Amino acid sequence: MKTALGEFIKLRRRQAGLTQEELAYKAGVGLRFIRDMEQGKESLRLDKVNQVLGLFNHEAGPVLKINTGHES
Amino acid sequence: MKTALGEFIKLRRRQAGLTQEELAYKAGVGLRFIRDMEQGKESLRLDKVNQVLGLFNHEAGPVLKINTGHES
DNA sequence: TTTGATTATACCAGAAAGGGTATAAATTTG
DNA sequence: CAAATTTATACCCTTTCTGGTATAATCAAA
Repeated sequence: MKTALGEFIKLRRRQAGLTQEELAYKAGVGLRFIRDMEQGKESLRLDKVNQVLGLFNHEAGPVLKINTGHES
Repeated sequence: MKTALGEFIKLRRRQAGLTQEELAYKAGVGLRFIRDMEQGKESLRLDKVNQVLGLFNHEAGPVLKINTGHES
């Protein structure tokens, strides 16, 4: 699966020139967590997600859903 | 603690005239989860959070952190 | 205040996430 | 292509979240 949060982190991490391992260390989470997150795992824990987002001055918040429009 | 997600849900739920129990049922999560979320629990599971936000056409996404400015 | 409804807190059991490690696959570099 | 780095997948163990139930506290209405 592909999630907004996962894509966001993958992009920002690369822009920062970090490996998953380095990001994990900086964020204080396990390497496996970064992997799961970037790959779009849905059932992550919110506090861990926020630990990672915090490195980029972001946090998880409510955003309007895009019209996932099964375009005709 | 107070979180953006918790406050958002509490507000929207009340605007919709729903009890925590009704919201829990509609979202397909336990009542305890709604309580925890509205009270700002940090370590919720993201998929459950999204189940709830989905009822209001929202989802958890990366948002810029407000300058939590320890105002001088 | 009294009653009824809603919300908060505590305990238990089951399920699953997170971390670590090992290995495989993929990507990059020379 | 070969070597090295980075990323992906699988297994085990510990931790803890979630849901359910019960009870207390809070709030609203009469």
